[in-house]
Amino acid sequence: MCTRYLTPDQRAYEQAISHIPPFWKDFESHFDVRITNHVPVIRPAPDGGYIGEAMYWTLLPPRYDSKKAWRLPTFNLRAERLDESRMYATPFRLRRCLLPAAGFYEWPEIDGRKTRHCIRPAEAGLFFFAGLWNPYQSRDGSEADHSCGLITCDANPFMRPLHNTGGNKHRMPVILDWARGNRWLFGDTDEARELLAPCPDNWLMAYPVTRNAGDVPAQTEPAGEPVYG
DNA sequence: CCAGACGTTGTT
DNA sequence: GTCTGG
DNA sequence: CCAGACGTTGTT
DNA sequence: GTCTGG
Repeated sequence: MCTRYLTPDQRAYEQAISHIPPFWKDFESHFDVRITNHVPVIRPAPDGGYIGEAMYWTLLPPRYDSKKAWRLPTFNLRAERLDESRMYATPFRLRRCLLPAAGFYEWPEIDGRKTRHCIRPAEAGLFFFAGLWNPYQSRDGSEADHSCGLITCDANPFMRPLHNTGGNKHRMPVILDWARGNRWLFGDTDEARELLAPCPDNWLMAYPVTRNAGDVPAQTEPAGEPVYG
């Protein structure tokens, strides 16, 4: 499902978040990020504020041979396994984060044809994927980084027809607004767990996009009528 | 006790 | 980092 | 013995 | 169709 998405532009950050970490200004707006790229992430600072920084998108164990050697697809993290998985349990308790996004893609099959759609916030300029992060160091010490993944849950009614293919259809990212995002970051584990649900349909809109690969503006440009949740 | 694992999605 | 299996 | 899986990529 | 795990 979610293997690439759009990061918000500066204006979307400014409208959604009153105090913007200086970091945002260094991050290219509306960049089409993919798994194994570095993506913008918000996490709590020790003083109670926020840290914004780039993290490697694919959650890694804190120690592993190398990033390249890690083959498991831990860029998406199933919400149902957060407590039970030995890889997720500790980050879920201690290292929750937010991945700001302006949209993501699905390739629904409509009338027998796969048509790429861009899914975006219906009203706000951005939303936040609920995520987990880990510190990371390669075994030989040559790589040091933070890694992260975003959490997935069952699709809401709006997303179901938009993610209707593959062995893992009918899933979607856990999408939060800024208020819920703060509870995700700063609440206790029980409060955080309650947020792991499909977002309301009316938070989302979608439209078909052209398949002009490599051309980011064209990919985000509507090529058909929008649909609102 | 040490060694090895640690997991999800879908492509134009 | 932490858990599991041997 | 039956039920379920059967697999790989990640830079367009 | 064949293998694996339970």
